[in-house]
Amino acid sequence: MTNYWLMKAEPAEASIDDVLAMPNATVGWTGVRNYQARNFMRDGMQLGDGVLFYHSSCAEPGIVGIARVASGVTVDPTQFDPASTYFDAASKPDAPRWLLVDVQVLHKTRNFTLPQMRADAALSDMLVLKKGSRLSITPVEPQHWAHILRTLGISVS
DNA sequence: GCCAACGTTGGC
DNA sequence: GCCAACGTTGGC
Repeated sequence: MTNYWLMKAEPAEASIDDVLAMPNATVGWTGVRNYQARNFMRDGMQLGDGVLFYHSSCAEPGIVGIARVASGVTVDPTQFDPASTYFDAASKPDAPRWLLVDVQVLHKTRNFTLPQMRADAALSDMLVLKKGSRLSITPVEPQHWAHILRTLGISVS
């Protein structure tokens, strides 16, 4: 059973172009520091799940690409790195708090911007568009996934 | 930079 | 366990 997700990245930190420049267009999704988002990765994600790659905290927030979950969950090493902005002194190596998955970009798309998403009646009940939604990872309904791919003219087998 | 909304912390 | 204070997210 394939599931679908929307994952937010800050382009100043890891844009879709940055990921495309990496080997296999794959990045370890470091820095998730919210338990709900972590639990989605741990309990919900499976290898091969579909991912909407979203740019946040930038001039034009929106969906900029289609990706896939390219690994199972593993420990996020940045939590143990004092030099990292994601360092968590309270997390112990024998009981790691924070996890990551690898994400592989499959298609860069035009920017399906946040205002365009909000204007699209078919997406009106998407979790990420709910008032006050701040989660960096949200599940996406199959019909929303299909509608977005159709809108972007993408077919993913 | 503002601020609404939400999450986390910690005193009690 | 409650909840006030504080911190963070993220659009604008």
